Amino acid sequence: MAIDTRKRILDVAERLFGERGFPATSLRDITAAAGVNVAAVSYHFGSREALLAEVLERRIEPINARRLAALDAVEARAGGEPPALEAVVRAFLSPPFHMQRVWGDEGQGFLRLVGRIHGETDEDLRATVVERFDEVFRRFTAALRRALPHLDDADVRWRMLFLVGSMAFTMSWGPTLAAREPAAAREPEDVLESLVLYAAAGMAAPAGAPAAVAAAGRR
Amino acid sequence: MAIDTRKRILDVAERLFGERGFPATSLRDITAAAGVNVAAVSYHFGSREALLAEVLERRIEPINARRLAALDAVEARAGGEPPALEAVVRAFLSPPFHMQRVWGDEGQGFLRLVGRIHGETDEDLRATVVERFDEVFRRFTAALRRALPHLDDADVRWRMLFLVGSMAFTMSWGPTLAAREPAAAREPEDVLESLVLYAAAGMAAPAGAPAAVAAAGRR
DNA sequence: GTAGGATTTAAACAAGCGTTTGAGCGCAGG
DNA sequence: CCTGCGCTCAAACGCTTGTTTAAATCCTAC
Repeated sequence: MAIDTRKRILDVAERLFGERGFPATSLRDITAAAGVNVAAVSYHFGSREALLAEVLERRIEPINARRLAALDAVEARAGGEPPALEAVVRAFLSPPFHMQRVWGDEGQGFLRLVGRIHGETDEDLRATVVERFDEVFRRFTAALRRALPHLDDADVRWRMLFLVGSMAFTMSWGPTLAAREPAAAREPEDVLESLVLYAAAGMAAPAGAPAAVAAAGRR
Repeated sequence: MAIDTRKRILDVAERLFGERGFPATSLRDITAAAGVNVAAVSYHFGSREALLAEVLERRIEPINARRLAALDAVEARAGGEPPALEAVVRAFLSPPFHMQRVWGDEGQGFLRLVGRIHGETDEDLRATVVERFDEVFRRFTAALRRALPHLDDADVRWRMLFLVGSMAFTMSWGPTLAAREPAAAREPEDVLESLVLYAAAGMAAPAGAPAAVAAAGRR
């Protein structure tokens, strides 16, 4: 009806997927809130899954591009030397927070969606998300390995998981926490700073003696 | 039919909720896999939501009880002094991994469920989860404040969020990671050790200068 | 052995789902 | 003016959802 039906659907879908999660948000919820016909989704996107894919694409692609560019810059600055740990961590964590500011009202709540997507349940959906993050994940893992010579490959991968978990959980639950404890509410920039400090310190933690069981294979 | 219908439903529901997530798992999925009639759920539990509540209760209650007991022990050992940071972190993180071993095959995959639940989307469901963790959250926040005198209250709360995020994400994605990268697969005890080291180091990170914006209210 | 409450069953319920249909709309180019 | 294309619309499709029904069955206790 009004302006761009396509964009209206995308915006509302992003908001509702972020608020309620993908499986709990029906096409009729979205189209009703957007004031468009149900069939418009099939017409413009093909299917509900394809709509989700496009919602994700629109936000994740710029974020990941920024991440890779930031990592390039960090590595260039380091010359041939191992890059600085905190700089690598920041290159990974900063883009989503930054893009939130750039997108302003339009992107409001998309952090929540990104956080939720990381926690999404369906294994197929998980596979497509993993695919979309594959390059970023590989590049940062490699950079972290160089910045953390005291860790082996498995260590770095697991700590990478810890880091992503902190980030995703914070994005997803941050608003809930802030709503429950107004005294603890913070600007996104401050949250980012806290998170960078926390994650960099965690990454730099000593390797730790392997526990009893699978100690054999690890030198 | 066979043995205890109630228990069969609980076990299967736990597994399927863990594998696919709550919203994506239908009662018919569960009852079919359990080999019981659909109506059995209404009869024994009242509703699908009530079934989920009971599934959660069965696993979370012992875990949280263990967490509180471990924290009691840590605080008793410290006398009046601030408790040791790593001990507090371990008291929080260890119980779910420990209970996984205790429950053995029966509890297989429940870590995944616990992880998923933390990432669950529905805001009502979220409220009930928060309620169930309230005491644990408060007690550990207080203990961490004493162990980390250089942080203010808001800092501790946010880092607590980071910690829970790492834990939940690891529980939820750990199996996916291990399946994709067999070389990085680890015993749960080793994952716990890594996580404790990482989280303790992150918690101990310096407070960091507050970023530009909301610096006013924070001394 | 039989009465009676607990449990299981197949069937049906209304409601909601994602998607498809085909008619109708507005508006450009000829 | 009229054709044709992009788009919207109400309606219907077949299917699945959580829950309820009422009859059938099981099992215990007398």
